[in-house]
Amino acid sequence: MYKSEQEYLKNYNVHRYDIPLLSIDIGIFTILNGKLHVLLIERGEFPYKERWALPGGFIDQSQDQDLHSSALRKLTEKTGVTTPHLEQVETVGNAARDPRGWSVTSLYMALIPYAPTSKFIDSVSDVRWWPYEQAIKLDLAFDHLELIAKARARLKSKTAYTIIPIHVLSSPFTLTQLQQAFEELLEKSIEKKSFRRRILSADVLEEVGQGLPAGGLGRIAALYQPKQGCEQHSFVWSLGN
Amino acid sequence: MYKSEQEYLKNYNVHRYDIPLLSIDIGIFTILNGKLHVLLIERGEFPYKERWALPGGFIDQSQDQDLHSSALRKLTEKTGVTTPHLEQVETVGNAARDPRGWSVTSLYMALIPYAPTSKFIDSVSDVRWWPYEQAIKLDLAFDHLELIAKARARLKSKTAYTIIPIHVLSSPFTLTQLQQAFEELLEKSIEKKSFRRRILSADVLEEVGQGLPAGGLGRIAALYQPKQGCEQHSFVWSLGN
DNA sequence: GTAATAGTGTCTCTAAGACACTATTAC
DNA sequence: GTAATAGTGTCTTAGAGACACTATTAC
Repeated sequence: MYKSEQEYLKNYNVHRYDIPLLSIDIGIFTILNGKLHVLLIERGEFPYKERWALPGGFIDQSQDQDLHSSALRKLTEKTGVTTPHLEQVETVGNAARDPRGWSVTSLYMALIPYAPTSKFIDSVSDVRWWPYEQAIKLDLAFDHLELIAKARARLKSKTAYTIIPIHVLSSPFTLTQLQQAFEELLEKSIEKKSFRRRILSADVLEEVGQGLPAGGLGRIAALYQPKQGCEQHSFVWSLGN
Repeated sequence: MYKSEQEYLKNYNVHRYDIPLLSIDIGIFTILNGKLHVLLIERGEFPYKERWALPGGFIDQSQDQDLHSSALRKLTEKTGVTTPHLEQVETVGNAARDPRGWSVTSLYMALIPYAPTSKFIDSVSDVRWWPYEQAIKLDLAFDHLELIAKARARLKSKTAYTIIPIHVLSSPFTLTQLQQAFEELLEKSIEKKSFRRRILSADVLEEVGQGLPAGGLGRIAALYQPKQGCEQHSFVWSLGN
């Protein structure tokens, strides 16, 4: 039909094909008062107007270089946070998940510390942090209940062999705070000595002084911040059986 | 603008938006003569006509229920295999990967035993198994070199804590054959006793008789097949540091 | 017998699990 | 002193790593 790639491309028109809708959704998690929270927005538009949903939307081909930057842009718009932990979880596509037709969404998971977002988010009317256990009881838009559960599952499984929970804390933090974050994300308690041995011998933290524990009572604790490159660390043993 | 969801959906037209192209690509792997092989097709159409590429293509909204079945359909069309190990690796999207414009592909990885495919594939002219090391030296279409490497990396990392290499063997097999598959996928040799202890105590195989080892020389070996549900098994320790 | 492959015995080493213990702070 | 929290000592246990050993087959 066409003689060359140039000729083919000149005559190519994407709208000739039946293309599924492609969106991005992000499960943004933090820990607040020791409990896992997830950021949801109240939809202002159809479909599922006025229902709670994961932040997300469509790719802007002129603004977004790639899928990851598109997810990062949406995250920053909602939280003001620019350097979070952000990873792709799974891409879900089927005929049933959107009333507008066959649709595909690329699900991302982000972890951010609560502190820097609180003022930013309070100033945006349709966005709020929900405790995870409450969030999954809301009647969420689309298949977002399923998506939120997939992101939660990824978070739990990576907690077992990485130091991912580090990203929900703001530096510096104590080992006890870090352990509590691990326990909340793992849904399991961890023996203190084992936890300290594991984290300290992984050499992923650096001590940056001392401070009173949260609550102001008890012995002064060592404060830590993540070392450069700690993100790459992967343990040989998984936690929690 | 619209009063109800019904009204909104009636007036909705997907072609009003700038939608990126969405495709599916599959890295299909097996082991042949002890070496990892990957299935490639020679493209018959623009763009990248006559270049080697991963099998893949567009979603058929009328045939495919969801992304996974779309990937399974393409895999079956090329190999004749209907029950492989098939998993999503990552979805890659950016402005540069396809000359037709912003495009997104959902990358899958499949593992199949060589045996049942050999005749089927020999009868299809544009498809062949390439040794992995040779495949990555071909001048592949699109960003398929990158995709193939991502699928390979997933394969390697899952070999360290699952029994995924089981899927490149046809049952029954000996423990030695299984160990060789693990070693090839891990790119590392494993100590025999450790390997046997690990696999046997995981209780994922059942013995189904005895047979001569491949080569016909040496002591008769126990033959095994995977137990139902073995797919779910996850080791607490990872292999290979 | 030899060559080849299957399979075992057993010691060492690493890191988790349990749990009692000591240390430091505010009051 | 007590309450509260930080941090340690040390024994046990699971499973990897090393490596020499025995067992079974064809010839």
